[in-house]
Amino acid sequence: MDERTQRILMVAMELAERDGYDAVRLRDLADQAGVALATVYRRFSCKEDILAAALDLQVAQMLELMRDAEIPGSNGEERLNWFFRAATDALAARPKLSAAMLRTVASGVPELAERVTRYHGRMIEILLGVYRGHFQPSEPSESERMLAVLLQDVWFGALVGWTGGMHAHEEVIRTVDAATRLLIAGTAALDTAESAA
Amino acid sequence: MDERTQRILMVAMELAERDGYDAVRLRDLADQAGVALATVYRRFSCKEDILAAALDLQVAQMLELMRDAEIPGSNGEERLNWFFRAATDALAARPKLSAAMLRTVASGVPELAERVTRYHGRMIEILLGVYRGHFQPSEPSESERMLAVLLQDVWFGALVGWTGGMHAHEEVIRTVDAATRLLIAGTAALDTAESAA
DNA sequence: CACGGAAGTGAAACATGTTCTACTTCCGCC
DNA sequence: GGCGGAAGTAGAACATGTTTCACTTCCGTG
Repeated sequence: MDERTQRILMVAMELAERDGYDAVRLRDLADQAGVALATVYRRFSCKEDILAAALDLQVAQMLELMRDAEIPGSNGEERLNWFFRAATDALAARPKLSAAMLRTVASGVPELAERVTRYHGRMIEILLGVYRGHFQPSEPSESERMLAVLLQDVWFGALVGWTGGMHAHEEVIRTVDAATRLLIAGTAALDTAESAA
Repeated sequence: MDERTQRILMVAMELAERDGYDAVRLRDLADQAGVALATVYRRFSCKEDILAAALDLQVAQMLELMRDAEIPGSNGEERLNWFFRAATDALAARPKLSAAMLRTVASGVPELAERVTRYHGRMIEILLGVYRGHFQPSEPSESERMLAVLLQDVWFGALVGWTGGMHAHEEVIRTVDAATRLLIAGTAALDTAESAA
């Protein structure tokens, strides 16, 4: 990634972290990144594109982190609980940046589709890896993939409730943990029923 | 609700439905609603507040609809499947309006917290009613409430993926149906295990 | 009825995302 | 070393959300 692009992203994240989405004023951003406003627009299609790129970056880093991490927990459920707590705490440590990035994902701006899809794909990859306890490339089963997709949606929904002031970030963790427990139990129950049939 | 307020909301929904969030230009909105711009700002704190109010309205109407509806299905899972298909199709029929309202929910604007909370509460009420097959007031069990909360989050997450261009609206229905099946099975499995213990 | 305050109005002003223009700088290639 | 085009720049211009202002209209109350 381009040196200037990187500076732009870093400054955008600092501004968002300090004072939120509105504080990412593109003139300030350009100034502090030491580039012209037009240069920002050469790299990114719009303001939200910048935040989406920041999210992509964060998730890519998280994926790398998880690949190397020794994930505690003796089964998928414990590992997922650990992951969601760690990841949610990390987001809660920079609430305004998190809110800005989440808001961007939900903006529905067509130009962002590619980045959002990439972010989503990486999240699924992370969740699958955490659940299975390793990141070796091997096709996940249909139920594993569904588990990851559903957990990602629950997490996202709960996080939006948090950024929207509906509940504390602890509630996000409780919600996702409940989902993890129920979905895993449900998958087991249905798999058993199916193989018995 | 005030006559003017109602006109403002109606026009906002028409504009959003026709051309999306950006097309809800407040000057146009005020003109077409036959009020001054300042009047719009007397009723609503900002643009997103208007869309949030529209969502509130829609969900309140949906709740009334469901109270009166004869919901098909012989158990909670079938009724939820029916509901999610109907509701998702209804949203998909006005994709730009739906996208505008979802985006608003995720915007994290503090002024919207109250409306978002009300929207969320009503959604939970709807889901509980559909699941139980009636809307008689009686305290839901803890697992019923959790089921509703999780399904609401899954649905929301999947809808955001749809408005973001990540997948077709059929995929939303498939995802929520899978969640319904797994969560109900999981709840049953864990309840059984617990009462056996 | 007259009054006083709340609500409404039209218009201007301001902030910020986005686009455009004219000019400059940089870089790979002959 | 000189050329040509891509990238960068400063700054103006434009669109639209938001605020403000001075004025008017409306309505309930004494």
